[in-house]
Amino acid sequence: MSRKFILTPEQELPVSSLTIPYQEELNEAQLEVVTSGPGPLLVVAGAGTGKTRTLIYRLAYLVETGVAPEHIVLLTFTRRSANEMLNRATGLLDGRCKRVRGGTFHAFCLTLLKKHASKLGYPDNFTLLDSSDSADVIDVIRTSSSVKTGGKRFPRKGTLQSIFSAVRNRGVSIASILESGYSQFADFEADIERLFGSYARYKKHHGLMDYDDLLILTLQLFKQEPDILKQEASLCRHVLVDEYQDTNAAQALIVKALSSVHGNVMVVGDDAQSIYRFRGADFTNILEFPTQFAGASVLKLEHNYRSSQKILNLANSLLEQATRKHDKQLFTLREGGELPGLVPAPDDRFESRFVSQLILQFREQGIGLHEMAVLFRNGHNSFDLEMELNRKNIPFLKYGGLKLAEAAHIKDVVAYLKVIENPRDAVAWNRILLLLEGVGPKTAGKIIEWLDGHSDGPFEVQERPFSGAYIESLTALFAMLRSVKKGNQTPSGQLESIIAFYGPILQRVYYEDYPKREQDLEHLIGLGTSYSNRSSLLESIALDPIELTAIDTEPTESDEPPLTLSTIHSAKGLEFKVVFIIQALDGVIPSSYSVGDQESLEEERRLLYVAVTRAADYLFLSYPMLQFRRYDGQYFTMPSRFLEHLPPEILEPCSLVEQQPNALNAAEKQSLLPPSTKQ
DNA sequence: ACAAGCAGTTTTTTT
DNA sequence: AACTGCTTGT
Repeated sequence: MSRKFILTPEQELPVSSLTIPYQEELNEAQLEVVTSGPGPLLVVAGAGTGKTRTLIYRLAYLVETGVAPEHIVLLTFTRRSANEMLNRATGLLDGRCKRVRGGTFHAFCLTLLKKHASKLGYPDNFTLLDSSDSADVIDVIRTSSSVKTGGKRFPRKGTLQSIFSAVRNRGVSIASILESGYSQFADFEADIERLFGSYARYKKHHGLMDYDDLLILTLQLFKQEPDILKQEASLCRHVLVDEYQDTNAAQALIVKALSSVHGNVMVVGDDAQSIYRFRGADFTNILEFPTQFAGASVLKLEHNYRSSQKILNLANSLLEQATRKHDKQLFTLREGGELPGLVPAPDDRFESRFVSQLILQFREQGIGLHEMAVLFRNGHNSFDLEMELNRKNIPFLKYGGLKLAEAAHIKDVVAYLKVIENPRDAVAWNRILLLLEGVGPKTAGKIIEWLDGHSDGPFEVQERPFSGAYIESLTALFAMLRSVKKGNQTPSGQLESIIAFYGPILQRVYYEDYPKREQDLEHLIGLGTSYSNRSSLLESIALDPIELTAIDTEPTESDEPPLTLSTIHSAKGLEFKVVFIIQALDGVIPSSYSVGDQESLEEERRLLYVAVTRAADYLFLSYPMLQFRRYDGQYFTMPSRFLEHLPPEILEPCSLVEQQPNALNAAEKQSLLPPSTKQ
């Protein structure tokens, strides 16, 4: 190691001259975090303890005490939360906070890789694969390399993608992943290994990166080019990481690398809220932080400001059942409050009516819709409720679940943009070629192979060594791509040209419901206007589909801030006065996929813990007692096993009673009874 | 030989 | 609603 000279801050400010009264606005533990000195620091912060608030004050404090904002890096879980934090810090201090570098690990790495792609043998215009794109790549490779299945079931493309991703995120062998989660495919280990290699080569050859590459190639870049590491790490005088319990092995190494020059790293997290194990997150990162970063201090935030004691009691009881005990008990000074309720409903429809009716009642009492949320395990768990909310004209915004960016028609349009950006992007080519009439997988493959030899200007080449019904549409496609590439259009303009070409295809392929999809495409054009060039639009679509997630079912008529509907995963870090957790069924939470594996089951428990701790004042867990299944009709359900054996003084059993119709006035009837007769 | 259409099965969570 | 496997049609 070379000698280190430690520079004193550029401007020394006495704490008394700071503009924010930190002592008044923070509790003792929070203040200690905010004003802590240099070096590594782990903050273990339970749910609702003001973790975000503390981070924001820390940011402001650093800026205020003279750290250049562009030398601070704030790594968060979503870009949404980074923006929100920077905005709040700006409100607290001033515009300087806006210059803090912030975002997700993936976005941060992408910026870095765009600068240095050539060092890794990648072209500057490489394009990104989301997980379904990468599954498509794997599918193409699998078919072309003709794996002999020997009659047995070979893993599907999506399964292969998960296996590959797990291998790379956790830094373990294929054999051990197969052993731990996919033992039925153990026979194919050699084949899978071979595909894994082909997949990596294919991506490099075609200028493609998947999500995992963003992290792993960044690490590779650092390893291969120590000067770049030094240069980048020098610019990271303070590294702040939120939700550290949900980082994976690669991300932990990136944190280590970025802080390797200055050593100022502060990570915040809660091992009890780790819910991304399926994605390779490893909460031992948080437990081992003090070992990984020598001389780290550890501070705890345990005072909960969010929830009533009764809600915390339920949260604490959930954790008490956990096999791995957590050494924290949340406490609050807030007294009173209502017991969380467990509400069995006869069926889905009753559950929806119950939730929507209570939402209206709370609104009557003066609680705004935006202070309430309905949470659920799976994106589709809210379908019935969504219909009911529409019927009752309750505006809502849904997070999580199906994203617009994942819808087939959006992916189609984006694929045109991708081939214009990166003509070697074979998956995108494959997608748009298959849309031509008369072109199937084989022909698409041939055309792509031909294109490969003309990668300099595939839209220019005049020869067309193909014949067939598709030749005309292929020519038209090339002409369109050529004109968009040449034309000096804005991203929105490019989208419009593409959509003009795609319109007839859309109507042919989705003849049943194309009007709805056309609306989505209009929406996409609108989104394009906020980007200055094609490549940033593409990056945003791949990395930050948040803006696209809000699928407004109906244009909201009122200006009332809407109710939140969210998967539990997407509700991380948020809080609401009133929370409903619907479909609290065994098989849903915990998911039936998790029951075979103790670790997964524990993660499901933490998931419920996260959901419960979103609530400040009122909490209801409901479930339908009877459900329909496609083939075996109605069947009886079981409530979540995590809620069993909880005493009534922790979780109060409630019941739904149908009021006699004649006791109601007309308006109430309207709100209680579904307009149509029951099935 | 390949594309297209149909029927039956299967849907977690996300950067 | 999308994916797989099968059958039919060009």
